[in-house]
Amino acid sequence: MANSRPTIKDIAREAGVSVATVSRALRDLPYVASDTRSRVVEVAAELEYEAHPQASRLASGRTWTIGVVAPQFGTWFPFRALGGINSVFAKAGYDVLLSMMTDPGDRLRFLRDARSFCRRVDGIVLIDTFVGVEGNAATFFDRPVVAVGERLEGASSITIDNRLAARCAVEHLIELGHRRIGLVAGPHLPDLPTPVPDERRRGYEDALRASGLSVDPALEASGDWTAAGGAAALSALLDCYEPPTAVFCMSDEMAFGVLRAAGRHGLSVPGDLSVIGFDDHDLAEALGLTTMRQAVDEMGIRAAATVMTLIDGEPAADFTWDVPLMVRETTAPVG
Amino acid sequence: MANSRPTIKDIAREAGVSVATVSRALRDLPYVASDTRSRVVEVAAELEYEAHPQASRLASGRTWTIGVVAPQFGTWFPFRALGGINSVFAKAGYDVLLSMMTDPGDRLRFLRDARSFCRRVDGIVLIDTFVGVEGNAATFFDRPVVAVGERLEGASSITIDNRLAARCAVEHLIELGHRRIGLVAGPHLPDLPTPVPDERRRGYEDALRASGLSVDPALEASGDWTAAGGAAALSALLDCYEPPTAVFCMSDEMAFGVLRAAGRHGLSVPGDLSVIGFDDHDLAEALGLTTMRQAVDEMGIRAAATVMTLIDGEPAADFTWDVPLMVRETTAPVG
DNA sequence: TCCTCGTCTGTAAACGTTTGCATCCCTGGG
DNA sequence: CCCAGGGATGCAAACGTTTACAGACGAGGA
Repeated sequence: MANSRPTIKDIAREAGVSVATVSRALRDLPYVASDTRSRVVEVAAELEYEAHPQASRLASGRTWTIGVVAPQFGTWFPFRALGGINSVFAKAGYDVLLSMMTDPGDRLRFLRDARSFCRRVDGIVLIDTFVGVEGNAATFFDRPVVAVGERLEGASSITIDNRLAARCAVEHLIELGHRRIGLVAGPHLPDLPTPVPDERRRGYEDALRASGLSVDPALEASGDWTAAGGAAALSALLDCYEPPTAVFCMSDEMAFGVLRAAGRHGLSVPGDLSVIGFDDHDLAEALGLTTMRQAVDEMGIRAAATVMTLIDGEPAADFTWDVPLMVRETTAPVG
Repeated sequence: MANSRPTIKDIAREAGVSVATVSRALRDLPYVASDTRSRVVEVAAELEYEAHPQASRLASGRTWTIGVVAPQFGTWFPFRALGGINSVFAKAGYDVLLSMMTDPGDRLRFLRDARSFCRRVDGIVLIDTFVGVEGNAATFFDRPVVAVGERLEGASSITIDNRLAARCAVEHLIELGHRRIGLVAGPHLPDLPTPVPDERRRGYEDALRASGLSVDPALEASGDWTAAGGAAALSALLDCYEPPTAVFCMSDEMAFGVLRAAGRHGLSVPGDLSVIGFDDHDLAEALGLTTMRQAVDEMGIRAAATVMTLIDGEPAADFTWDVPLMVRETTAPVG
């Protein structure tokens, strides 16, 4: 205990001023003479002083902490977003308090514990949680809230237009001359009320209808959001009386499974089958997968910046992110 | 401010006791009469009281927070570990404070900020950071430290035997009759002093030598730890005067690139080329990749449990995790 | 009867900041 | 020369807990 860290009192004594002046000087508040300030700063540096976080938080009411809620399932998207989010807050001097949801059912646990969680943060970032608060999110959590990948009343939302992006993907296939286009769909997970799969399905149908193509239920299979599911889905589609020449997958992971299954069925990609995914997964570029790019890290960065502006009292604003088509090597003109 | 959360004083007044008694009652300390305790608990529940975290932390000195340091690069391993770690701490009532390193150079920033980081946590978990503290980690950070995937003096380490696991992988290929076995190596990253690639290389060489095979530098190529790098590495190996019939990749991501490159070179896997990876990446099972399984989530769980025992004053202990061989569909007897 | 001991409870002093308020001093205008 | 005004500083009261210490009380032994 003898060599304990210096407190603000030590600085005050050493610099010959009061603790109030030290506090003001170190936080760049006005009404401090410039030579006093520099002396205090110097002494603080010399003694390697750093304010005790808990104490300043208790006194000021600010926690300088942001709560980030991320799902552990669906590993790729949230981790990427987390990286972007963290980089911003690290620079801005905020701590990041993490709350991960192990499975969709954890949403209930999170809602139950929400009050105590909020109590230790200045703001909240929700990543793809679909946590389903009723009413206004900002008043429910009693903190500024930003949601990434989902839309929430009372919160700023950083989203993409899933319907439009899906439509673009399918239009790419249509432009290549494909007429029978399969859909590898991600199902609704139990307890996870996300509109995303519905939106992407609508985009798929939009594209078909706009080109005068019919929507054939035989061309749709569920891929379970996993690569294994994607593989199974392709097998199902190939059993069709007239198999597709191209498939749109609602996620890259499912597309990877489709690519593998195609090889096992003796189909060459893109020669016999074109495949387009959705996400631009880490591995998509290296594996040559044509896909729709979700710039998740950028969205995370924007989310972090937004929650900080909300804390400063500015009004909420939504952002919709572009989803560019990344043409690579799994799509080609119909053979 | 009128409808602010109740404080311990409100509970005390309502229950007709002093704040000290409330504090003791709610924390299950001894010397509280059982009817007093139940009355306090009842009032607290009624008023939805929850202790102000900052205040109790200031008074007690315990932060009930664990700092987790994870690299943002190499996305798969740390995120998986994080999931395991978080699940344990969430149950135990600890907050998880996240510090991510954006690139290997960030290690220096982290070390510089380490003192203030430590100040807000009761213990630290390092995931694959190779942060390179000099001397004893526990005294450097002034907190209990557990390292996952790396060995650190003064810290508990949760690691695997990279050399042995690599040897097992290569022995699997040898048992299948392969004699020319390529190595797709991960390079040293600048500023990242990890012994892992060296250890895995040694394991590769161990296996060859133990079977009387020679170590041929022409059979080794760098895969850059990425799928794209893995693909390039295979191309290089195939330029060899006598190409390998099997390759061992130091990571699954590189192996995915190898699989793709094999297809482009007209080689069938495992018919013409056997491929074995390392990690058991999320996609490995679905893509049928034979690999060495790192049970990262389990390691994370163990790390979290260990840091809690260290906080309780028990001595440090290391754990070495088994790395089982997962035989799937990319390895077969030499053709 | 008196003393001791153990249980239960309350009082008040930390914990290390932030911040409202009072004070002092100096400058410039009348 | 006097006074107003504002910059610079200090004092002390929060902030909401935890905890050392002391006191009250009842039971049991000498």
